[in-house]
Amino acid sequence: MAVTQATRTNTKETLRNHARRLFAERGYEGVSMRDIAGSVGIQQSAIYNHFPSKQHLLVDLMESHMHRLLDAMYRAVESDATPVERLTQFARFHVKYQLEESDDVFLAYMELRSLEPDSKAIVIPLRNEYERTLREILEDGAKSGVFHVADAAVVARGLLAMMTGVTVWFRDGGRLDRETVANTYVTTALQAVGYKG
Amino acid sequence: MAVTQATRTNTKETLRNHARRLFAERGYEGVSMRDIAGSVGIQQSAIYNHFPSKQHLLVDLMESHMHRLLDAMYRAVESDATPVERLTQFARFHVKYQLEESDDVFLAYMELRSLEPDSKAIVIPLRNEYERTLREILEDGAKSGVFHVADAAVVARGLLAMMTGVTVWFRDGGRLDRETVANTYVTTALQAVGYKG
DNA sequence: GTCTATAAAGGGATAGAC
DNA sequence: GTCTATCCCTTTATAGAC
Repeated sequence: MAVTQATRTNTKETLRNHARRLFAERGYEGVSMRDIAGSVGIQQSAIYNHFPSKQHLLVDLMESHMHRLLDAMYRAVESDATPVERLTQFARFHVKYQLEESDDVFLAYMELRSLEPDSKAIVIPLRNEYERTLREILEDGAKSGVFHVADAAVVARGLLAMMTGVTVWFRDGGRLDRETVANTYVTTALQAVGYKG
Repeated sequence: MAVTQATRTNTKETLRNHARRLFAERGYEGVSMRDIAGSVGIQQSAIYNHFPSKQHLLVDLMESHMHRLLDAMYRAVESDATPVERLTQFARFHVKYQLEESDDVFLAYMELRSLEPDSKAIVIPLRNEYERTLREILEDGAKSGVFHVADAAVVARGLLAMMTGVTVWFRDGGRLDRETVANTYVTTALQAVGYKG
C-alpha cells in the first residue's frame, strides 16, 4: 500500500518498515529497490538519500533488530532468578516477541546468508550472545539437578529453533490465541529439558 | 566446481545436483541460470533442453524431495508400533535424514515462498502429510497416557522445527558426531512430549 | 544436445534539475 | 529530499547453426 506525502513524516523510518515487510515476505534477493520505493510511494532513486545501498538497508534492519531483541530479552529474564524461572521467562518472552516482531525475526533468521562478510561479523556475535543466554540457563539448571539435558548447547539451539518456528504457522484469529500458544511452548520447553514440574 | 564433458553421463541429473546445492546456499532468487550452468560446465541456454524454466527446475527438486522423504519416513516408522517406539523412530529418522540430505531439506523448508500457486498446491499437501504423521503419533501417545502434550498440533510443529534446525549448525568433524546428535534430539523429543522414560 | 547470439525486461546505482 | 533520465549490467528465455 502506497503512502502519500501528507501521511509520511519520516521517510527513513517508513522505508525501514516497508523494506522489513518485503524482505521478510520475498527474501532480500527477491525484492528490488523499485519494489521498496513503490511500496512507500517514492521513486527508487530517493532511497539513496537515506541509505547508501541495498546492503546497508539490510544491515540497518538486522543490526537494530538484534539490539532491540537483546535489550528486551534482558529486561524479561531476571538474572538472579532460578533456572526454572529464567527458562520460563525466556521461553515466554521469545515466543511472544516472535509473534509481535515476526518480520524482524524471520529476516534476521533467514537473511544472514545475504550479508557480506563485514556485516556478518557484526550480526553473528549478537546472535551468539542471545543463544548463549539460553544455554547458560540450561547449564545452571543441569548443575543444580532440576534439568536433565544430554548436551546444553544442542538443546539450547533445538529450543530456539522450536520456538522461532511459531512464526511460520501462527495467525491471529486462528484456533489458538497468542497467550495459549506461548503457554504451550513454555510447557514443552520445560518438559524438553527434563524438568519434572 | 565445473564438470567436464567426459565425466558427465547425465546432464539432467547433474543439473539437479548443482541447482540443489546452489539454491540451498544462496536461495532461489539469489541464483541465476548462468550460475547453475557455470557450475555444471555448460552454457546457460543448454539448461532449457532439460527444464522448461527456472521455476520448473525448483518444482522438480522440491516435489521429488518430498516424495523421497515420505517414502523413507514410512519405511523407518513402524505403523503398528507403540507411540514411544514410533516417536523414537520418527525423530531418529528425521534428524539423520536432515543431515544426509540437508540441501534438499533446507530448500524445501525455505523456498516454499518462491513457488508459484500451482506448484505450491502440489508441495504443501505432501508437507502436511509428513507433519500429520508426527501429530498422530503424539495424539496416540496422549490417548494412551504415555505422552502429555497441551496441543498435539502445536507440539508436532515445534518438534519438527526443533529437529529440522539441526542442519543450521551441524558440521561433520565437529565436537559431536551424527549418532550422538541424533540421540540427543530423540531424548529431547521424548522429554518434550512428557514421556517419563 | 550444446553452442553463439540476441531479444526484452529488470537490476542497482548515479547525475543533475528543482 | 524528491524528481526524471540514464548508465551499465544481469536476468530469463528464445532462435537458429552445428
